Amino acid sequence: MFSKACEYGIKATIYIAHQSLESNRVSLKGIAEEINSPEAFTAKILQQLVKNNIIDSVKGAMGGFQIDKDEISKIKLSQIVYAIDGNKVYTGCGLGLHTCNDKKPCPVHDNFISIRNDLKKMLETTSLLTMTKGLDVGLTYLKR
Amino acid sequence: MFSKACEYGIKATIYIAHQSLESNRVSLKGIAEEINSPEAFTAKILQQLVKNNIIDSVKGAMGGFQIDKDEISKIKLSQIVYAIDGNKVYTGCGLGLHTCNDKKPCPVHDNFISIRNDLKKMLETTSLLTMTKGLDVGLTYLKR
DNA sequence: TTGAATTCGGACAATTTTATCCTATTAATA
DNA sequence: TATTAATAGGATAAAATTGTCCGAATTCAA
Repeated sequence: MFSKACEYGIKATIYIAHQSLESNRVSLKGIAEEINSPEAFTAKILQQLVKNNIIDSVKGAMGGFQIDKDEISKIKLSQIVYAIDGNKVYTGCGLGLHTCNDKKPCPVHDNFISIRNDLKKMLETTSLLTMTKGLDVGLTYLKR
Repeated sequence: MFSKACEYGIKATIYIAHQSLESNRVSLKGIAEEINSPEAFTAKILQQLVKNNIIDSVKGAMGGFQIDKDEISKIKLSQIVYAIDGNKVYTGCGLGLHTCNDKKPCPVHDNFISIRNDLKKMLETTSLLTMTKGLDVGLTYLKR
C-alpha cells in the first residue's frame, strides 16, 4: 500500500506527536529505536517531513523533533502520505494506465473507484491525534 | 496498489481472455504490443500465470497463449493478483508491522480493516469475463 | 571558546524490482 | 527431416528503492 519510507514516516510522526503531547522533544536516535527503523534512512524521511511542515526540527545539542500541540489534531494521515509517497496512492489507475478516467476507463476502473474514494476519505479524516490515542494505554503498537 | 508486473499480468490476462472468447490464440509479441508492455518482461509474467493455471500456453510454431472459454467467467481478479503479488495486498499491516492484528494492532489498524475487506471482496468477485466486457465496444482500454 | 550533541546534506552501497538478451526446447509444416 | 515460429528459462543489466557513511552546520553548556 505505502512505500517503506512512508511507513517509517507515519510511525515516526505518530511517535513524535505522542511525545510532543507530553512536551518532550525527541532525537532521531530515539525515534529510530522506538519505531524499529534504520537510523540514517529515517533521517532522510524526517527531513522530508520537516520540509513539508509536518514536523519541526531543532538543530544542535538538545535538539530534535517535535510537533506543536495545537497542530496534532489538525494534521491528517493524508498529509504524511502525500509528503512521502505523493498522490499516487489514490490517483493512479489500478492497471497503471496513464490515461484512465471516466471517459476512457481501464477494465477495472469502476471497480476501483469506490475503494479509492474510501481510502482517500479515510486518509483525509484520520488525524494524527487519533493515531496517537492508543499508544498511552498500550492498546496500539509501533514496533514489530 | 499493485506491482508493475501485476499490472502487466492483469492486462495480459484480460487481453488473452478477450481473444480466447473469439477462439484466437495469441502470441507473446501480440500481447506485448496490445498492452504496451516490454516483451521479455511480459514473458516472465506469463510464465507465472501459466504455472498458476490461470492461462494456458502452447509451445512451438502456431503456439501462444489462451484460456478455456468456460474458465473465463470463473477466474477472478484475486487469482491473478495472488499469482504475481502474493497476498500482501490485503494481508499486510498498513504500517508494515510484522505482528499487527486485532489483539496487537498498529495505530491505523482499525482504519484500514474495512478498506482492505472491501478491496478483497472486490478482487474476489470481479471475474475475468466482467473485465473483458467493455473491450469489444471500445468502452474500456488496455493501452496508455 | 571549546567540546559534545544534534540535525542537514551529499555521496555512496545494497537490495529489490523492472527489463533485456541469449540459448534451449517444442511443435507445425514444407 | 530440416526449417521456422513459438514458449521456457537462465544469466545479466538497468533503474528504483532502501539503507549507510561521513563531514558540515548548528546549538547548548561547561
